[in-house]
Amino acid sequence: MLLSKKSRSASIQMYLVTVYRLREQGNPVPIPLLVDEMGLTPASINEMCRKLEVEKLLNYIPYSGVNLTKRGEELARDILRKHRLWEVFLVGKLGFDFEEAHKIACQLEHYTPEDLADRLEGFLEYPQVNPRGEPIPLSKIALEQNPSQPLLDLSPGDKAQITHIRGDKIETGYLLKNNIKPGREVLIRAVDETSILILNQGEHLVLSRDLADKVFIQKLLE
Amino acid sequence: MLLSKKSRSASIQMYLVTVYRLREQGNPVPIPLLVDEMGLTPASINEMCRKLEVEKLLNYIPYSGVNLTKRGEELARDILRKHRLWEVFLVGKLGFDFEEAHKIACQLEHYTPEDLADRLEGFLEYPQVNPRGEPIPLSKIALEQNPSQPLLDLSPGDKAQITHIRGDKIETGYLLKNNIKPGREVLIRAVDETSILILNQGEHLVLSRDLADKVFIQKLLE
DNA sequence: TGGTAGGATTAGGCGAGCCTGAACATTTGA
DNA sequence: TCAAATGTTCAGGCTCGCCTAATCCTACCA
Repeated sequence: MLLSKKSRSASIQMYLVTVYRLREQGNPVPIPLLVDEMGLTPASINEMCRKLEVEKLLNYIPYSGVNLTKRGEELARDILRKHRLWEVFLVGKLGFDFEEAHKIACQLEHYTPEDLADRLEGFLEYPQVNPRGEPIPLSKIALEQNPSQPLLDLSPGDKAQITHIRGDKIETGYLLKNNIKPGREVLIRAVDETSILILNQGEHLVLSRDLADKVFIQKLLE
Repeated sequence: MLLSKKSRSASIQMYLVTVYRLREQGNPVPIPLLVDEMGLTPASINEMCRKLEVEKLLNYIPYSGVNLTKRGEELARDILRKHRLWEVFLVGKLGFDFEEAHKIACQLEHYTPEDLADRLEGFLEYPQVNPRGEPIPLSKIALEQNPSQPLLDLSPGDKAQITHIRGDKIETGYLLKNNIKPGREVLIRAVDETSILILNQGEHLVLSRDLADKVFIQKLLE
């Protein structure tokens, strides 16, 4: 088999996507948080996280938590994309309520090959968000054409959509409070040596360069 | 948990639906046939079939093969229904070719709750057959309203659709050769003490009462 | 009718993913 | 600063579904 083409077990996928979701509220994601979220014992979570570290999908820092590696993030984004596409289908076409749809999507996402996700996306007419308004990650191909980068890289006048946040709990909390979260579209107004001025949902906000470096976006073509 | 409500593992479901399919070419289904079909070792198949016998989903007759019990048949029909509904969706709505659709459906079928199957069926406007023309089994509820019965039970003038055959290899082979197979619609022309005359796809056929007792149908409302 | 080919079964083992219980390490706040 | 609280890890065990290798059994045909 060539070049790590295996898509991993449903269980591994669950771990990755859970970390992917939870990191939006602080990086790294503490093991106890995973314990709560996944309903497993600390021993089990620990074991699996160690394993995922060996497989270079996670970095594990004891007493601190886990971070996704580049590969882990790619895989997780992939699953999340499938998950949210199914949610759109289940709610939009079959009339499920969101809670049920979410539960079903949790299963289907693990058995959805790439080409199915792609065709489903087309069938649904390329939705941007799931029924709850959460953004649907781009496919691998789309992402290559339009990669994620730090907000800091932009210039005044640029428009971008936030994809994810990489800060620690404090930073992330602050950004969340100011409505900086995945899916939001922002406009860059000004950049200087210490800070960056952006327009987010009609409100201006000044971010330090430090902070702006932890907000990842995709440039929107004007 | 009340009254055996668990839907069993994907693996068990695979066994049941495989037997369900294979029995159309002869009952009981020999273990070596399952070995070929499922790509597992005789030891594994044997082990699992014993287990399924304990769970009252199969009857196992050594050197002969396995039969589905009533409960096993219900479960298998259920899965097959989901499988074929997915095939209709994947081919009809997403444009997959049948082979790919079949492979994907093999996975999805195991993670499809009842209500999803029901809604999918509605969304697809109650298809009768999959893209290859094989009949889609009725849902449990529909089946209760219109149960399966032996062809022998019918009277002249009745119209019915064949659901399955219960004969041994010879009987099944004979019936297949005469175009008696699941999905076909037949009209009963006459019944006497020794035989039954039916019209099947424009051709008349006489079956002994013996044989007619092994052909199971659903009455079609005139 | 008895030998043999092939089917059935047993014994032992493996990996994945989870568990409990106990021991151990670190962080934190009084 | 040090002890309690909290987090981590180890050891051992379990189920599931599969495997190989060896052995046992039956059906069938020459």
